[in-house]
Amino acid sequence: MVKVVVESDGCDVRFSKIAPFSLKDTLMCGQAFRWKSTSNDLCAYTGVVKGKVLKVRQEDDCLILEGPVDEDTVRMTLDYFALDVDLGEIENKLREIDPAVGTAIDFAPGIRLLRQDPWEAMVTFIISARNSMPLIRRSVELLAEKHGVPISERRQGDSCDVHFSFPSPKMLAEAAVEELLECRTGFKAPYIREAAERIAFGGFDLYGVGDLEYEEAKSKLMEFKGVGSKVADCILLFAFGFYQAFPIDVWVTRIMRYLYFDSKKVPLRVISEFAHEKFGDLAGYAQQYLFYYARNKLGPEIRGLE
DNA sequence: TGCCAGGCCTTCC
DNA sequence: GGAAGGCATGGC
Repeated sequence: MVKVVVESDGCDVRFSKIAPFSLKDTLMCGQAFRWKSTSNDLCAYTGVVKGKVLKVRQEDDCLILEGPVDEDTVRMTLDYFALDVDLGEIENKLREIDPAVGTAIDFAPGIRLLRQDPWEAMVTFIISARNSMPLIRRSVELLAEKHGVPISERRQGDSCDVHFSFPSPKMLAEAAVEELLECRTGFKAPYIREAAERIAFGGFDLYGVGDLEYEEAKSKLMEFKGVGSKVADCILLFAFGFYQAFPIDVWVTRIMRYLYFDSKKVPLRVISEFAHEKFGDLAGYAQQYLFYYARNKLGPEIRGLE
């Protein structure tokens, strides 16, 4: 745990003592899909978190939340970005565990694992199956526009931007599968509908999953159609803060084989066991740095490894 | 046109 | 139990 310094100038709120921190990499690394860059020069983004429009930017090692905002929004922002987590210590421990992960961290340090809304994360990562990041982004945004609640954002002058909350389980349970298909969710549309129904009306306590042990929580999530091992780990890691989760997608498979298995074909189960053994409770952070490094640095060099 | 994208489900052996 | 095949969609 670290002591974050929170200051306000009467309007904007400044979070400091949070280094290492990269707002851009944190928001664009593929864990969240509703943030949009709002400036070509500044590192500034607008997003919708738990029904609220947040405008944030990075100045030096500080996170600035554009105000005026109430205390509840400040607390929510602190929690969403997990600013209480000592990321510097985590990065150092991972460097000690393996210099190869250190190389990945050096490429893009300061990636914070967010604490997103579990339902939004669940839908997002069901959609992510056999899909690309730009298309996932588009589907999630379409779901919000067509089924969420509009949130007006007053701006200077008369202009008014409209954003949309992410639709609740009840909202999506009441949508027709055809309407979900219109959001480009493809063959995942019925999965989303079924999950929404079960959570809205079927008595499944999604938020209670966070109180379970990791293995049991993962099993509960995998009861849903469209939620396999990888998607379950994404939900556990990016929403519930189970840092031992190690989602294995194509890129993680490639870099793990490249780094640890002599580029040979290995069952996913073996990679998973290896990662849990090697990284323990920091597996999730290791995964995110490795994923980002694999996609954005190694790229073509390891593309053939699957 | 064919291949791929933050996989999963079903079928078949 | 493990290995194939299919799946919507759009970019390259």
